[in-house]
Amino acid sequence: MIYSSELIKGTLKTIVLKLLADNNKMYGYEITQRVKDLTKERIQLTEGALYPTLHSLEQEGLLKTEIEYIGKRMRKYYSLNKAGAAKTKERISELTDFINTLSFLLDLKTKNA
Amino acid sequence: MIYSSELIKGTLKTIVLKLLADNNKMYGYEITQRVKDLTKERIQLTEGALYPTLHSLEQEGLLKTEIEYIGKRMRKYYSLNKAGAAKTKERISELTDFINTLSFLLDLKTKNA
DNA sequence: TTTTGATACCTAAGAATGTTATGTATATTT
DNA sequence: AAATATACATAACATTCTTAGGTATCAAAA
Repeated sequence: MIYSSELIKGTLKTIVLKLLADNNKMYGYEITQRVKDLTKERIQLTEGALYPTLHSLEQEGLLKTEIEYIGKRMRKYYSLNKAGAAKTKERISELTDFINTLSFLLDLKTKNA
Repeated sequence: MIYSSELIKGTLKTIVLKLLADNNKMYGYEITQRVKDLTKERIQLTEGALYPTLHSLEQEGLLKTEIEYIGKRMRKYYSLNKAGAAKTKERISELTDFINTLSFLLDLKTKNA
């Protein structure tokens, strides 16, 4: 099952931040593969969504970047700076709370009639 | 805490369908209040989001409506039809699965360095 | 009795955030 | 040699919210 795309909306930034918190540094393509692996291909990040998201997080001042070359091929590594680490905690806690609320709503028992 | 608005995206339809599954019929304003109550005001549905969503679900052929008057004030009740009940099951199961995947991602332990 | 707040519907402009499509280039596998 | 994987990026478009505005009834407070 691949989730319908609306579900990813709103959670992408938090997922990316969490991965960066767990790994010193990651590059874009690596993130797409890692998410695919971790979720058994249920979540497939598109590059059209991921790269703008990374740029946006960078512009928010949460990430720092280093460019590396593997042969002639570029890699742009991203890592959390201090503000990014703090923001990541916030977002994870908010998303966790939201998930709990959602779970509660979905688990409510029918009180039909 | 009120969740930042991106989080609601993609889950609103499922929340509405679930409420309709649990209650024979509900009207729009009632849904906003019910969600506010159930989530201790953490999720506040805006009317600008809810009404178009209800219209969209209706156009997808998932809902039936009845109009009732309380004095001179209109109420438009929505309820699931057969297709709606089936779709609701699908969506709840997808969202539940997605929530599990997300929880897994968020619970991953740091493997820094 | 007038005003405020709650109830109850609705739409439209704008923002945010995805998808899909496309472009460029290198490296590896078949 | 061709296809697939790696690796970056942007742009047109779609979806789905928020914010703001509109209309109207009813109840409670000033």
